[in-house]
Amino acid sequence: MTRASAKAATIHEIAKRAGVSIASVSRALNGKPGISEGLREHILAISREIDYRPSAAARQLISGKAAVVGISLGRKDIELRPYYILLYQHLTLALHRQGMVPVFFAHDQTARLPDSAGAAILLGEFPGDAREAWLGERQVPCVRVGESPSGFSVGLDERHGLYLATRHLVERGRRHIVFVGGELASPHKHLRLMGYRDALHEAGLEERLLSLPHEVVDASLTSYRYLNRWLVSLGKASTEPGHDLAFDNLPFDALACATDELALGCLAALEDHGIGVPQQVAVTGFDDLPTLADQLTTVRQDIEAVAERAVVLLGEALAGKPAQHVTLPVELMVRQTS
Amino acid sequence: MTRASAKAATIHEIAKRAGVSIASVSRALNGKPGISEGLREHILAISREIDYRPSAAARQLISGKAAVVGISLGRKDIELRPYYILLYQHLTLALHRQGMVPVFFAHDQTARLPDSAGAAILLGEFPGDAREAWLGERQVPCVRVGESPSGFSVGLDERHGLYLATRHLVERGRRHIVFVGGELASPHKHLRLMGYRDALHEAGLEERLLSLPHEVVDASLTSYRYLNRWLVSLGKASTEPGHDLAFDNLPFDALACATDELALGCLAALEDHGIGVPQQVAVTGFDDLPTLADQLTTVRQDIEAVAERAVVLLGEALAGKPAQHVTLPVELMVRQTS
DNA sequence: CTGAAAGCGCTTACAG
DNA sequence: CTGAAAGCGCTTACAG
Repeated sequence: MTRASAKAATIHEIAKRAGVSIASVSRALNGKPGISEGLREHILAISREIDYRPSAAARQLISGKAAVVGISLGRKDIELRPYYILLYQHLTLALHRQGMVPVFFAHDQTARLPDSAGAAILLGEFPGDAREAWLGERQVPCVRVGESPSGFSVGLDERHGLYLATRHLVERGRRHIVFVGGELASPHKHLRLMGYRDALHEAGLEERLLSLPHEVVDASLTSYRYLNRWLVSLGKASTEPGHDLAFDNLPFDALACATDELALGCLAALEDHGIGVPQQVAVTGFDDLPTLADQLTTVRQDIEAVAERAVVLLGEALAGKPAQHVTLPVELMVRQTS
Repeated sequence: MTRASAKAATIHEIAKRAGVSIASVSRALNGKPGISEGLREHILAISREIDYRPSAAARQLISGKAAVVGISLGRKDIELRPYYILLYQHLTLALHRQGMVPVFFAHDQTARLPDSAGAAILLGEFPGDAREAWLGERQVPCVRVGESPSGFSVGLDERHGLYLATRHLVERGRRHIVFVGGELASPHKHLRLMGYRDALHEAGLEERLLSLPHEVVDASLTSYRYLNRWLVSLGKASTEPGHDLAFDNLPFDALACATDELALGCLAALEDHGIGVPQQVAVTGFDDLPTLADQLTTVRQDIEAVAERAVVLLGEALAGKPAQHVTLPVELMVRQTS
């Protein structure tokens, strides 16, 4: 990439450099027939050289419709989460940089998508999710954010992420590490569970799950309630009547949570029971949500990179290139809760 | 609005109908000088009649840059809420219909906004919010969603909304109605509190507040914890030892919550204490969040209409018209919690 | 295979 | 105040 020139290079610039007409340049750039391979190669090389970017506006003007990308959301209860807000923001930005216009679609409006959008980014998979197949039938190029058995997709190394978090807890001397997660049926959550298991088995420790219900109004509230309930029952079972909380000998010393939101709920419950973090119990999350997770030891995913890659892949899908899956790395952020 | 025609009307269509040149149409549409008021009115009328929508592509092609609208967010802890996700979606849609491109900005990146965006929509006001003044100085037209002392803005009848909810509780025979709200410093939350007071005073009842802290990771979790704490203390104060919950004689019979999320937390706390809703305690919310508030008696705000109006106002701001504030009505939705 | 030209919808100097 | 014309960057018949 050369320096950002004052004026973006146009098709004319390429034509001039190649000594051909703009028609040929257009044909070469768009993979249209009716041009010799040699010339095409030459033109493509020049366009790469000067970092040519087509004008979305001009293309729209001709085609009569904007390069609208439908962002198809997941189920309502899932999509209303902080993580998605961040993803929206970055997708919007990344699409705009490519001259594309983002428009949101609820997942159950997928049928209306092909009318107004020429491509789609699929978010929030769920059991029985038929959007990808449906769009595929209608030849709408699309990219999925998350794991996908086929087609274009960009995902995270979820399994490795929870492995890192759990191994970190082991390294800190924790021996009774509980996995806190809901929706274990959900594919990527399941991957996180597997990462937890990887680390536990490696250390020869036994697994223990705090499994949360599937339908959830609020992840933090849910994890709070479940952990609280557990702690209350532990207190009741204690031998000291009156002083209902005997947490000197907790059956766990760490909570590896599937998301930051779950971790936040757990932290609140521990706090309300006067349990020291990380002294008595260490807590880890996943996502690294800004502001909310500032204190939390967690697995950072680069949401901006996810959005960026999704848009790049969408470009390839539109160009008819073969499908591919990209897995982005994650990073352990050690902070104050472990 | 006429039926969606196969081909969108262009400036030529208007010119033909008005019997003028496209140049005059363009001038009229863009509020440019050099055209008689009579002609301008006439052209504007026709354009309204045929529901003319300018081609963003054509405009971009000329200006060299897209009609980017910066959507400036509020503070992180506020913006990561379901309400904002819904607002984003509708704003994106509404902007797209007008050929504008949405791009998100964190509130602390407002300084970077004028470089890439020609207008802005401001979300999530907060104490010391200087964005509006800052953009005003730099002549960036903007519209605020929420109350605003000056400039363009679109808000809700918040005060009337909570008045409606509270009056409804009174009509249902409730006499000890608690207002549950956080951030009472926030302008629009304060309006909701005032609506609550209006209804209570009208009924000659005494007010009682459950005031939540300002900095909140999660609204539902926070209201849950505070209500739970209160209920536990009530139980402890009871005369029946062992059976620590004596809720036959609660000091309140209704909770008027400032948001749906707060209401959801309260419902969870009541449920965990075995308190019947609405038999023993009625609960109301505000916002009518999809899915989350399906069972809740709440005050519905039309988020789509808010987005729509914001975009219309932005158009007027761009056209240099005088600032105005629009207040949208709200509606009481009586459901199962009251 | 290659090029000259028209045209997508709009704005804006430039003439009247 | 009003209009004819050029041009934004690109695609696509239409001729060679």
